[in-house]
Amino acid sequence: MAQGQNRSEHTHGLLFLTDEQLRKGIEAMFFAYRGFTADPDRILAEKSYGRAHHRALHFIQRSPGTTVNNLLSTLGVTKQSLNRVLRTLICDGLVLNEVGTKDKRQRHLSLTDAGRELEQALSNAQRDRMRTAYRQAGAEAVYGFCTVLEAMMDPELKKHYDQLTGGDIV
Amino acid sequence: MAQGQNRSEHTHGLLFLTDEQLRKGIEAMFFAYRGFTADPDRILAEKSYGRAHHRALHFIQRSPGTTVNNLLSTLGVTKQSLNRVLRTLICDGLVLNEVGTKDKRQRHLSLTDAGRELEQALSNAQRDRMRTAYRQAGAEAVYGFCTVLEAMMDPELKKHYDQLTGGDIV
DNA sequence: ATAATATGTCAGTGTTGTTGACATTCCAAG
DNA sequence: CTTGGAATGTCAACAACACTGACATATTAT
Repeated sequence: MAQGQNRSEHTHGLLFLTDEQLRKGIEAMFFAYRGFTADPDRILAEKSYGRAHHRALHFIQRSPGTTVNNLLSTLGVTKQSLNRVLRTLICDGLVLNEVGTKDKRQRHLSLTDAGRELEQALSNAQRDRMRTAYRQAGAEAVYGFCTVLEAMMDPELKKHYDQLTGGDIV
Repeated sequence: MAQGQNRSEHTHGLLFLTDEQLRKGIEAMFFAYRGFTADPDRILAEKSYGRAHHRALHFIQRSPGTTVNNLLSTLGVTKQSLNRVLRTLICDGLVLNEVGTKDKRQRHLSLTDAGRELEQALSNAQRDRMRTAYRQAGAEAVYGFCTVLEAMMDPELKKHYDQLTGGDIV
C-alpha cells in the first residue's frame, strides 16, 4: 500500500521537502487558523469580548484553581496584558479570584457558572468545526495533524501543552 | 474519559471523538501557532515591522503582479488596514506599485530586490521550523496535517488556498 | 530585619484591526 | 457623451491587545 512507501522514506530518516511543499504548509496554517478562530470570534463580538478573553476562559476551565503566574506562562503574555482581561472577566462575574490557602500571595482562578456557560458556548463552536474537520480527514490524518503541530511548538510551550493534555496521543 | 478509542474506528466510517480529544487539538493549534510565528517575529521586530508586513510580503511574493483587491480578499482585512502596511513597504522600497496596463485603476504589486531579500529571510526562518517539524513527524503525518488544516478552512479562504497551491497534495 | 515572590495597577506606546467619509481615476453602459 | 459604478487611496477616529517601565502591597523565605 501507499502508506508503506511513505513510511519507508521516513525510515531512511530523510524526507525530501521542496520549498513549495513547505510554503504550502505555511499557507495552510495561515488559512486554517483564520477558520479556527472564526466561530468563537463571532460569539465574542456579540459580548464585546476578544480572543484574549476566550483564551483566559479556556485555560482557567482547563486548570481550575490555577494561579495567575501559571496562566501567564501558559498564555505567554505580560501580567499587565492578562490583568486587563482578567479584571473585566472578574467584574462581569465570569471568573472567581480566591486568595490561596497555603500561600496567601497567590490568587486561584476558577470559572463561575456564568463563566462556564460562556466558555462552553465558545468551546462548542470551536469544537464543532474541529469535529467536522477531523471526521472529514479521518483518524490517521488527525494523528498526523497533532504530531506535526507538537513538533512545531517551542519547547517551553510544549511543556505546558504536555502538562495540560497528559502527554498521550490524540 | 473513555480510553478505548483507536484507529480501527476509522474503518467504520465514524470517528468517535471525545471533547477531550477535540480540546487537545484546539490547544495544539494554539501552542503550535505561537511557534509558527515566533521566528519571523524576531526578525520583524528588528526592522520594526509586524506580522501584517510579513503576510503582505508573503502573498505578493507568491503572486507577483497581484492587485490590491485580490490581496485584500486573500488576507481578509480592510483596504485601510492593508493600505497602512503597503504604504510603509512601498515607501521603504520593498514593494513596487505599478499602474495596470489594461485597467489603469488597478495597481499591480510586486517585490523589489530588497523586498525579496526580506521575504526570503522571513520565509527561511519559518520554513526551517516547518522542515524540522515535518522531518520529525514523518511523511504520513505531514499528509494528515495538511488534510486536517484544509478541512478547517472557511470555504471562501479555501478557494484562495487552492488557487495558490494549485490544489495538489502536500 | 531583609530579600524575594506573587499580584495588582497606572501611564504610555505600538501594531493591527475596525468604520465612516470622501476624492480620484477609469471602464462600461445607456 | 454622460453617468454609474468599480478600484484605489487617504484621512480621522476608535478599539483590542500586546509591550515597557515604574510603583504599591501583601506574604513568604532567609
